Amino acid sequence: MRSDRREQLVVAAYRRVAEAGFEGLRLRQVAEDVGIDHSTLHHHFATKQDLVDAVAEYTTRQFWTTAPQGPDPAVALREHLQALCRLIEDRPDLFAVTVELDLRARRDPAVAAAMARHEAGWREVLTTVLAEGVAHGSWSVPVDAAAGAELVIAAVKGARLVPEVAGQVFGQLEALLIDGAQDHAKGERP
Amino acid sequence: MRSDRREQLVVAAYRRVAEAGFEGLRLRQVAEDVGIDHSTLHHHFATKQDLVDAVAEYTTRQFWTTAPQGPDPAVALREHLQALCRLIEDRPDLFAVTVELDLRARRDPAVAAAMARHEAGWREVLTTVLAEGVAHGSWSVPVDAAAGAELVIAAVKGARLVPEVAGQVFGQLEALLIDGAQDHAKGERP
Amino acid sequence: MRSDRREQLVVAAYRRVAEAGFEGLRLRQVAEDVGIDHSTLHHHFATKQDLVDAVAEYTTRQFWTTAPQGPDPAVALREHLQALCRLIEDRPDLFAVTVELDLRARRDPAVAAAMARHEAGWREVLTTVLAEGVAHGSWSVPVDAAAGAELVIAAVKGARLVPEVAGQVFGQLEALLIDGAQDHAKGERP
Amino acid sequence: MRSDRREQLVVAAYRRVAEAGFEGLRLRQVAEDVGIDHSTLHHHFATKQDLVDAVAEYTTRQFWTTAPQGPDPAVALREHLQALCRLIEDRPDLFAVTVELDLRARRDPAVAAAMARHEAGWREVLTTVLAEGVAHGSWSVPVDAAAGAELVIAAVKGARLVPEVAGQVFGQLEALLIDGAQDHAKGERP
DNA sequence: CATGAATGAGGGTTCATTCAT
DNA sequence: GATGAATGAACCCTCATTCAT
Repeated sequence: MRSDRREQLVVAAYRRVAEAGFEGLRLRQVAEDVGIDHSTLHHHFATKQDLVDAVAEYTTRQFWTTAPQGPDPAVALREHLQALCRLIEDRPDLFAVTVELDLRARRDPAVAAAMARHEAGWREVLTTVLAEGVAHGSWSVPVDAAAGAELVIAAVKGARLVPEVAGQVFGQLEALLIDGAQDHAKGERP
Repeated sequence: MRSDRREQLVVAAYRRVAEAGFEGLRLRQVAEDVGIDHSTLHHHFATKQDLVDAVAEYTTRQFWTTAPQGPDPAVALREHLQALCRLIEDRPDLFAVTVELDLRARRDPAVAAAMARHEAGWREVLTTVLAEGVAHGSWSVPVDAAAGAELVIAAVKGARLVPEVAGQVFGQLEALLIDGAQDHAKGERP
Repeated sequence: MRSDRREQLVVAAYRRVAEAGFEGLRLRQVAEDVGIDHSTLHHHFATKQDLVDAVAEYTTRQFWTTAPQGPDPAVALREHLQALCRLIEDRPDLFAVTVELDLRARRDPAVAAAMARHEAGWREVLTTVLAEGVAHGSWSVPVDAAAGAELVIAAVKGARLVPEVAGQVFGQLEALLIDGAQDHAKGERP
Repeated sequence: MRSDRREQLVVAAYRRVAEAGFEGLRLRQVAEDVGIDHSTLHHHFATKQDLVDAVAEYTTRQFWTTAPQGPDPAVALREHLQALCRLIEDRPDLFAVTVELDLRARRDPAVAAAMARHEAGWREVLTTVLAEGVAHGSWSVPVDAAAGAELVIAAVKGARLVPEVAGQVFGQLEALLIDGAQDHAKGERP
């Protein structure tokens, strides 16, 4: 399986990025992690950029499971947010690499494209759910589907930098969007 | 003006980081931007780390103007968010560097300390305003001061990655937190 | 011959040390002497220290031929001293490098270990021969085997600094140790 | 006293050489040790070489106390050797620097001249004493004044590399030269 | 005398990449 | 496909020295 080696290399690179960032990504180490000579790596990935692109693709592919679904928009959104929150807490590496990818995307068109593709799907899903909620009157406050989607995306991107506060962030977001009307008394005393 | 050169170097480094990130920060270029030999740079900053630290300090210092104030928490928060939004749109470089600093902070204790110091002040201000709003019943929905502060911080950190959507993100955030009760029809603030 | 390059590099480094000392050892020059790029040198020796260690090993290895032997301790010692004397005169480079190594050993544990290993063998051989001579009554004067070995070692280390006087030094040493009884008139061995 | 500063600088440099060798001699550190700016050092010593020369001169000057004297050559030589031995043990720094100077003298004509001057005086004194001993029949074994002087010098130069064995070396040297005839039974059993 | 800014040559080391085997 | 030798550009940093103040 020659494509097996490629996969191994991508995973090894992914792990190195999770630990040391793209700034700390060294082809020699990746090759060593897999157990091959660093020259051999170039048989699978002609250039470092190719490997980075593969890492971007590999990373975004792992998010294809968290699409919100279900008849009730409020429930669907809540479950989506909670799934994201769990993912942030369970797989910090995944979000660590995503942060790195977002940063690299600024100067790397190929990565930018991969991230844009990934984000477009997510954005569409979010917009749809929010729009459905607007139609059903599911939200406790005025919501613009597009702006709401951007807010959720921004909150996720910000929260992943500090996984420890992800729970608070998502909890507050849910409270604002969904729980607002039903339960406005829960506000704490500082 | 003996510390003039230091300042020049910090600003030059700041600009390079804004353009190419810390990964692309080259002392030779910084020195050249200022018009001195690259070895002279070491006369002002013994090590690259020292320059990076100075950039972190210089960058965070520029935020010391956006503290929300005023008797009405809702007004104060709104103005704070709008000021941030304007800052993101007017000075994308500032937030570009902040993103880089947040990333670098992961492996650079000195930068981490500088960012933590900076963020602690901001978090405290936000928490105070939100708590006052809770006490005055300013918010249209249930708000936990601490969690709300984290949400705002996360949203800002996410929004700064894509300055173009900052308006939407902040508009929706305001709508959720402040305008909710008064105006449940259309909550977008362009 | 894959280790051929390593050997070439060590020899080139050895020559540079003989000429300019470790203080004047430049990796770029060594690489150039061999005809390769200076970065290629790091393919064979990861660090300068590794090359220096190899030089120490290479240098001390060249002494493995001068062990005194023979049934008569006096003859054996005389031949050993004369062999050393010839070596000093014929191969001043070898002793020049040894001087450098002794100096470097003061602050370089790896070189210190290599030199200690080398010297231990030499010291043992000398002590043995001198002790045998004591047992056989070969010496014309009172000799302590251990102290005598140290004296010979010290004299060699001192003489190698000025190869021109090595003949005088070794001649006088032989005269004192061996010829004393037989010939008390004129003890010079040119 | 402006020549006071010069002296301070020379002493500081001497100490640095004793610790780190000429290879580790840094003008900045020397200046810092004295408490002046490193640029100011150049007002006292135009170039590093000038400072090195001064260190050579300062170092050799400290040996002007150990000239052997007295009517009896055997006593005079013994006292001279014992004084040297004590000096090696009491002031290892002095001999550490001398080793460095001898090494540097190989490529530094100025230092070479200073050392030659110093050594010439010492050699003359030794030769005289040994020649007197020959005339008086003081030595237990055949001695050539010139060669004997070279042997003593070589032994001292070798012994100073390892101050711990200086006692053994000088003891054996005395035994060979002076005590030989009187006491040949003292030979130990190994 | 003293300082600080500036210089420039050079130091060892890193790393993605290429090529012959 | 795999290897090891080789490359070259670039990196941060050091240090003696000079010069204006």
